[in-house]
Amino acid sequence: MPDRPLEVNLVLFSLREDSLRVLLAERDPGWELPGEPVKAARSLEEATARLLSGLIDRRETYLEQLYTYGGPQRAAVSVVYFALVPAEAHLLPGRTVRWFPLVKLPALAGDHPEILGYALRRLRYKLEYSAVGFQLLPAQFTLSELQHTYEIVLDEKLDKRNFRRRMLQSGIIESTPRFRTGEGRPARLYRYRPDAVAEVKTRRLFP
Amino acid sequence: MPDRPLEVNLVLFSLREDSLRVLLAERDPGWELPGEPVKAARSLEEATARLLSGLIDRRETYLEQLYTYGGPQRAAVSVVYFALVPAEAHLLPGRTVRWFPLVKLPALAGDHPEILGYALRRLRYKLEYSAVGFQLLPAQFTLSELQHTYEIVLDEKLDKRNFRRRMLQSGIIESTPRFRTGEGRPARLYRYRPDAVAEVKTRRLFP
DNA sequence: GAAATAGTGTCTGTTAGACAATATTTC
DNA sequence: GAAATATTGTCTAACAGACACTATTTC
Repeated sequence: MPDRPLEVNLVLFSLREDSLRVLLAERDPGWELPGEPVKAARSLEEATARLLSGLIDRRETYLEQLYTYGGPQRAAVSVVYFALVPAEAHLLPGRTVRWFPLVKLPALAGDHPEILGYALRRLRYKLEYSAVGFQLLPAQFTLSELQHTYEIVLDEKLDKRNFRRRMLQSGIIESTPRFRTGEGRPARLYRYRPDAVAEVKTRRLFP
Repeated sequence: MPDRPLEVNLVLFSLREDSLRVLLAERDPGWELPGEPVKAARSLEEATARLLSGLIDRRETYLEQLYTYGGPQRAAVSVVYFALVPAEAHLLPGRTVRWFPLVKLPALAGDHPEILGYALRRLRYKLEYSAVGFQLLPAQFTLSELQHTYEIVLDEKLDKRNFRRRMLQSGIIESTPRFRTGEGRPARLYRYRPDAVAEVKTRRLFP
């Protein structure tokens, strides 16, 4: 008996026009998460890299395996990955894809709504204990932009003073000599320090 | 071109004779994580359930998908699950399997050492912020047994007073009227409350 | 000078972690 | 009563969260 076909799917998030968006591909009726079959000769990683590089013009993208779906109602087993790109990343021409705000999703195929929901939970969760948030921002950013990113993803208002204090104390960012000018007072630009240990300080519930 | 074959593998942990052990299956030379092919008609969940029920005489087992391995050097793509059983669980006759202490592992096939290492990290991590620890214990247990479980898995000594205080304050366990007698003063038996919300109180690093 | 945005400090309540003596049982 | 194990409380340092005003720029 032959195995079921294997594919990878991608949940690609980005922050655009003040909302968190996900990239969806057009399907006969409705939309779906972009996918790619895994052929015999190709590894999962290779299939995912191929899928990603066909969509976005980025060299380095934050990418993480999310979950593998293989329920009985599915035609194929799908290994789903989860990726983050900053707003500057451009879409490549080719497949019909669009960024959809999470609050205004179109009809999605099969179990893709469930997958997307899980990816969003995972994103929110990781935002709180790891440094993934910086993957949604350009290389240099202001503290207000950083806070704004957190507020949009978490869908929650944060206190400016507490936010700044902890971000700076954690040592995860460092200031640059540059400023961003705009409407009001210019804001200092910071950059992420990938070398800083983004340690997960969990308050052990069951120590 | 046909897809690569698909299988599930299982990392099954248990606490036996004062050490954390993993169940391994014999292979031509050496040992490996128990596995099962996923045939076309079967879902991942069904293949895993079949694998598990061929090994252990338990109805309910804590089970969680760990990761899917599909590197280029592999013959098959493997969806790896991670399971915990208490020491009371008995092995079923059939395949040649044995419990190995994690500190005295035999030679393991392919990337199985890496998989096992990841599973152990995940177990330790989850122990700190979720209630998985109870899956390694019988339905009723003393606080000393619970602490002992944590100490063995985390490989770290814990303070008795702080441990008890937080376990009790969290509301995750409730006392029973029974006691366990033995060498010294009898110890009260507690039971896990699956209904209690095992909330993950993370100290937000990046708030 | 009005509007817009950036930047800054303090207080309080809670919690983690360090620490030692008493209580109850068996043999 | 000796040995073994169970049970209990306090103090301190660190941190989360609440909260409001001043600074710098543009138009």
